[in-house]
Amino acid sequence: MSRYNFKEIEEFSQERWKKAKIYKTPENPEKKFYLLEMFAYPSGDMHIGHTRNYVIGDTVWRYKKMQGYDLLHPFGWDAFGLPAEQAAIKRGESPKKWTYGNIATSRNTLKRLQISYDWDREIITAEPEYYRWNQWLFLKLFEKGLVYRKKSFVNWCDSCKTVLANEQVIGGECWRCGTSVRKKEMEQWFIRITAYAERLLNDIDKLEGWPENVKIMQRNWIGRSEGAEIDFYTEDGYKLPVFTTRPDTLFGVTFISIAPEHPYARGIDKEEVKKYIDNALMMSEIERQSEEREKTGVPTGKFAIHPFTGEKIEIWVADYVLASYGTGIVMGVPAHDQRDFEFAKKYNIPIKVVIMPPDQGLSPDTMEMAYEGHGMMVNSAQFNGLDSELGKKKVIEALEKVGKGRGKVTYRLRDWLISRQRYWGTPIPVVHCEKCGIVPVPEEQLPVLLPPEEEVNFIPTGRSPLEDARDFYHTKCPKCGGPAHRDADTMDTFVDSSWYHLRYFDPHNDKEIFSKEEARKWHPIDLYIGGVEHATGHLIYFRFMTKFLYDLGYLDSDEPALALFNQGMVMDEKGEVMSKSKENVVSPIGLIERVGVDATRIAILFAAPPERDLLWSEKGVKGAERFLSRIYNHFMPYIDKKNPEPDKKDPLYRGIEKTKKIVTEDLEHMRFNTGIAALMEMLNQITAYPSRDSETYVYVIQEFTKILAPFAPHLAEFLYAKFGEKQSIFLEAWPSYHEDAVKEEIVTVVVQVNGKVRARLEIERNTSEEEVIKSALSHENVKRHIDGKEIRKTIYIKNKILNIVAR
RNA sequence: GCCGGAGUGGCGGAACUGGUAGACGCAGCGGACUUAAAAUCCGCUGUCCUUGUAUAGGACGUGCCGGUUCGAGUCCGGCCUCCGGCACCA
Repeated sequence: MSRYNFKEIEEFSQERWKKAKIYKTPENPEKKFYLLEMFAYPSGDMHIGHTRNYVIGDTVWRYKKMQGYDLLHPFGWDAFGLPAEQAAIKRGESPKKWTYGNIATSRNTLKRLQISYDWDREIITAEPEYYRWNQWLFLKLFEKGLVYRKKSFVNWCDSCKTVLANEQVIGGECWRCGTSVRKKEMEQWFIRITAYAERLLNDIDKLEGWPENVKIMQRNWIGRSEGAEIDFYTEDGYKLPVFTTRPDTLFGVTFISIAPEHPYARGIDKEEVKKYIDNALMMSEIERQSEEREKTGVPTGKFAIHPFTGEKIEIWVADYVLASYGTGIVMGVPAHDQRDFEFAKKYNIPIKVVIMPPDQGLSPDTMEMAYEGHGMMVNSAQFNGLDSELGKKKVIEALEKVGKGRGKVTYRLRDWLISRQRYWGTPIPVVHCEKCGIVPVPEEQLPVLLPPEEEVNFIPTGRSPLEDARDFYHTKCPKCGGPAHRDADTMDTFVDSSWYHLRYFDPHNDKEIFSKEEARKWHPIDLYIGGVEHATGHLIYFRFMTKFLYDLGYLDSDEPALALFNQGMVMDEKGEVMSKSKENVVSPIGLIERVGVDATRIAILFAAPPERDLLWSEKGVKGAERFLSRIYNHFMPYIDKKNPEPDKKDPLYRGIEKTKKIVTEDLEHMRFNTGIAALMEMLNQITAYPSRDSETYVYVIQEFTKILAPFAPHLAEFLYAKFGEKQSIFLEAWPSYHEDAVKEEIVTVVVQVNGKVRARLEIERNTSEEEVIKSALSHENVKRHIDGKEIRKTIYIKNKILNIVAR
């Protein structure tokens, strides 16, 4: 007898799929399903972690395909980005060649794995055909006032020599290289994502198929705060607006603090203040935001006037105030804010109690920490006696009346800084003209092509490399025709990935970003698969851009994905994340060559539930190999009969019907590990079955083959062909199961005495309670345990358990 | 500190709305086949104890302490540990 030969089987099955063109996206879907895995950054070849991600997607695809869905399952490459330039700097490689070489390698691996992508729809973000639509989007955003240029203090990575968006600073460090981020004053491009903050927040409620933790992370990231903006005026008439969530504590203000970056602070002509600010701006974000560090500040000698009492309030510059949140100025209420309290204690600033807690007194002299709770307003003139919650409203009303404040909502979310001082990205389609200022490149002149690499010096200087590309940089103003220069920055690559899911609708369209008609067929994504690490970055940008395109009328719904699935990370056996620098990357190629694609898939899927992190070890591969070759050995010799009539009373028949039910439910909930376990259990039953030449046996192995298909597609396709089927197994309907056969006729009823198992009864299904009790009581071991006791009560759960309570 | 998630055999992991804890697999042990090994196949495998040695019985056991319940891995209260996110957001 021949043995399980995965190479032969792979060749055979892949050939059949190629002929049947099963991965091709249908033109006119009736029952559409848009399945998407997050596209890949081509950093080299892929490792087991990526493989897991794509295998999960592919398993879903094959299951859905058999259920008769019309699937869109595309793939592409997030091809712009810094590592390509680093390769250029370190090894003198061309960023383009490096990137495209990596793409070719990874694409080959994906094809070897036979991940079910429609390669006709592949996209590469570094192609002008793609990035011109980045530029088009930029122009549209510009038109709508949603992109703007601003000089401000931005996150700067000294190692990458470029600015970073807020989302790309993780714990004060650069997301890519881990260098401590510094604030640097620069003029940069921002997307006004905060204009969508309220919608991004509210629509989270629509995301029913998203994991709760991602939704919570997004809510926190957006961080809506309701409060008031209150205008304090300096003695010399300069307006200093503050944002507070506690307008009810307005009468407790004893100082004002300003962020060191704030123009007013920097305009103060006083030696200590200047020194303090210089010092604060030099510090890294980590140093400055360290929790252990005591808050510091310096008095400016300037005073502001309290909007109600007219009191003089000293203005301080303090580094605990964030320039980028609210107005960059806060009112200091030491009695009712812990940070202000610590600051006031340190610098001997007075403390004034204006909120009385309901159940205790509060005195400035004795309090050891701020009281941040609610209570009754005191020392607050006309507001005395009001409950602080109501007081918030009343204070805002009073401020509005005199024009010195207003209700205001502020978000933690910052505008999206999108310009980068790097080469390998999308050129920003803007021209700077001496006469006309900033002029957007007209749409019909797109794409603005990235200049050839030869003209550029990749060694980062902090200046954009594109400035050196003379032919690119020097240009004419589209408006006046006069001398001008192009914007030399490129876009954040998160712009590329914020809308790629939409380009797949119509990837070769050179007239539009995509046609509305194609979008109507496929939008939105039905299942999006990727890592949680994108919860507050990519997944917010991508929701934003979808909403923007909806607003432009390109889409008929404004959320990108109905369901999101976060697969767990794959780490090495020591629990460390796989990375090139750690040299612990496990490639799937060796495994595929040794044990084949199907065994690799089974090993990965069986090892753990897909959402859980996985410490990869090849120990489990053995089991996967055995499983597949046992199937082969026990199926192949008995494979001929085409339409067998199974004996519906046979336990083997009942077994396969039950297995179909379990596997279907497990696939429905993406529980691949237990689905495979059910198949293994069934296989154990099959291999123990004596009459191989029965029709029941043939029926069972045929049905088994069909439900095996999503997990081990090559073997299943091969066996299916051997059964005489001419078309692909993936065009076969997913089998239904025989409901009655699933129910066992003989059930095991567990008998407990006082909650402890004392016997098991094999009993006919739906035997009456009386009978069950009767036969339980006649059981030796049960008798022994209730001997000499009085039966107080019996609890019977039908066909399951009988508990006898005896005292 | 705040917000999520998780702690189950030697290991990966099962256990639906409270109802047989440890499915399935890996590793291990014993046996068959073999000159031998590998592969394959069969059996055993949570810990401890008892005797009448056999399809036997019992105690304990799901991070810790307590509670609810006829019955808790699952529910409630209080802790501990680990992982992830946020972290002066006024």
